[in-house]
Amino acid sequence: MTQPTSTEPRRALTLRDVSEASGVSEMTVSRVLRNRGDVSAATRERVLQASRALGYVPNKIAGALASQRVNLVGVIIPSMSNMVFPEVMTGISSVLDHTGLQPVVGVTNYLPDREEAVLYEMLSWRPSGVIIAGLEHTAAARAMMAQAGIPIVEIMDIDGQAVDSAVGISHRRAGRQMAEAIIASGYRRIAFMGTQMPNDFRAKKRLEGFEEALRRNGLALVDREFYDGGSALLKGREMTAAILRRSPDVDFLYYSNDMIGAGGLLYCLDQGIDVPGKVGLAGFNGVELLDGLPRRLATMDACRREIGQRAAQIIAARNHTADLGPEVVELFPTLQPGDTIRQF
Amino acid sequence: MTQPTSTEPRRALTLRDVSEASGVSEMTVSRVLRNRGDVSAATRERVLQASRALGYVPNKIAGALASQRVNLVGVIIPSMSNMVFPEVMTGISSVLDHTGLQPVVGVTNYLPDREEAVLYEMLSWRPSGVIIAGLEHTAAARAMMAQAGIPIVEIMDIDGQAVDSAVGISHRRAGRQMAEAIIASGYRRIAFMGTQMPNDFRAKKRLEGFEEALRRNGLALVDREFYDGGSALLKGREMTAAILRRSPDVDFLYYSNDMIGAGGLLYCLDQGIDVPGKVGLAGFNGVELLDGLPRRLATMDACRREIGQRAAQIIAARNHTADLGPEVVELFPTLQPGDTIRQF
DNA sequence: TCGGGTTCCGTTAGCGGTAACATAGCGCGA
DNA sequence: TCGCGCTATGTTACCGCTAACGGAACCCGA
Repeated sequence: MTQPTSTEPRRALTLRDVSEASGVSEMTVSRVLRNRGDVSAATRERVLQASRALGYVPNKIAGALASQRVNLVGVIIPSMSNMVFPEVMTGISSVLDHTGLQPVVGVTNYLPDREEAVLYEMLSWRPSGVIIAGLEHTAAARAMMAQAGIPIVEIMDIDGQAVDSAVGISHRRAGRQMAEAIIASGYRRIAFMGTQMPNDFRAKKRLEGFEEALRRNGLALVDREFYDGGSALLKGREMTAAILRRSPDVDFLYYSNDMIGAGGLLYCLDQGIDVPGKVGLAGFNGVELLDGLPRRLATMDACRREIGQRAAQIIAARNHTADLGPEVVELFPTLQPGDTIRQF
Repeated sequence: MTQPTSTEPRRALTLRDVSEASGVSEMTVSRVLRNRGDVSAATRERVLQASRALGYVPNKIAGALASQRVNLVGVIIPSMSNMVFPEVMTGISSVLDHTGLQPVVGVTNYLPDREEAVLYEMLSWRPSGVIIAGLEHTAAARAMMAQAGIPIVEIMDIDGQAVDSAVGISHRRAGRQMAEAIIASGYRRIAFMGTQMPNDFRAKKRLEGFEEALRRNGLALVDREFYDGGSALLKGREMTAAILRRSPDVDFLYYSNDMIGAGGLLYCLDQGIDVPGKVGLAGFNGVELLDGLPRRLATMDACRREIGQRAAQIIAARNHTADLGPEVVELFPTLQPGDTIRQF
């Protein structure tokens, strides 16, 4: 009661401080601050006032330990700097916001060992669930997830075996689908550009599906080019220049993501190449960011936002109703032809 | 000792399980797992083996409560979907990785109330420090930070009063500097485009500085346009079209960020407008992402990565050496003229 | 007037670790 | 041989909060 806000507190505030300031037991304060159990309106008001006056912030560490409940959901993703995962996060947050659960993000930079470390770190906080990108993990990571006793949702991809639940698209099918659309539009001499990253399994699966569909139509990639780091837009430009120089007869450029596709598109337009007449282009991801390009790049929406939402819903539901089982949700991306594939 | 990995554990593992499995006390197990205190090599090995075999993951909740130490650093930022904060995060991580500290991110969407809520949530986990974007906060948020008893670093901006430490640039000065460069290049009829967001104080300060410099040179903005959400590239394109239609005599377009600037640039090139001869353009942020554009947009690097690094260094240092005081670090952005301002 | 149900609040016993201190065993010089 | 100091390990007492239970005060109908 003595000018609590005037001087910097030498000791962290606890429930006891609030309880003494308001003349009730710690338990009652705890009840008020959590809105749980019966407390008279008068007492409640007195406690809240004292709590606010002191500037008390409850210690969730202690609370979580005592109640064995942690309102955290671990989200483990490879990267934050491309456009895809922020949108997944948006989907996750939009659902979790209504549930009292809170996402905590860990980034792996596409490194399996780093993923394992991040997962270990996350699990050591005993979260209510984990959302993790991809189906490929180290054996140890897999074991940890299986043992954790909490809902685990692997997202983005469903071409493989999930530890528990999964929400995603089939990248292999997405690659096939794009190849078929390209072939159907009459293109025959097709080149591919993408990341070098050995651990981007989803990009790899798309390429596999793509090549498989080519094979089935008696075709094969005419040329290919890989990159690794740097500005994606610039790399797309450079790789496209390299391909067109090396294989001047290509009539289609398939990019593993929209960003390098955009770089390629800008390059082609700069060079006065007839798009999509002489050369067609397509990317992957459907990033809204690129809507302002001179032409809309053909792409495939990867359902990023919905993936986040569905994953969060699974965690929330299982957190609420303990005896729900694993669930695998397949989403279906839609092909957006844009302006860079010939239409008949 | 009975086939621990075979069946799903019905109860979460604790130190006691490991201690029983390895025949030593819980304390010794704790020492082994934290690499602290003297433990004989033989015991250490036995404990590690048991721990691994069981798949034990320490409970940091309990550990943190007992040791009063939490290796978490709260990072509170307005958004994750533009290019600026991921790069700040990279800077933060690059420093924190060496310190045993771990960043935990909270996103506010430029909403002060949300920021307050996120801050409260973070502080309730008793982190070792907080890095928060901007100097403008609700009174309650400010009070919480002042009371928290942990190092707080406000980043991005130094035009204002910091609660504790701060690392950033002067956005007002950055705006002035850009205006002066534009005027020095002979442009006189200048228009501005930017976000509507009332809570993007940094963009607002840049504009203030910009207009102040114009005034000092006997000039004023000829036109202005604001947007709100949507694809930045597209919005840049649309706003630019609107401005050029409404005010055909403008000779310079100043954008509050590079993304809309890029949209404007693409529009101008589409229209065959002579850039930078007839119309000059400039943005803000220096996003590497855009390196692949047909022309390099004039911009100013906001030192994002270094801001993250310096902020993390302050937290780490204060965490290590308790009696260090507040610190305000001003960084100086460099103007990159690119290809969209006339050079003499 | 009294028993039984509410309402409101307090007491007790942990949650799973760790700090701090206690202690057993051992090597070694005097 | 004794005792000192070291190393390796165990014991005890919390950290700050909450689940579970207990009980006083009050209300109300019979």
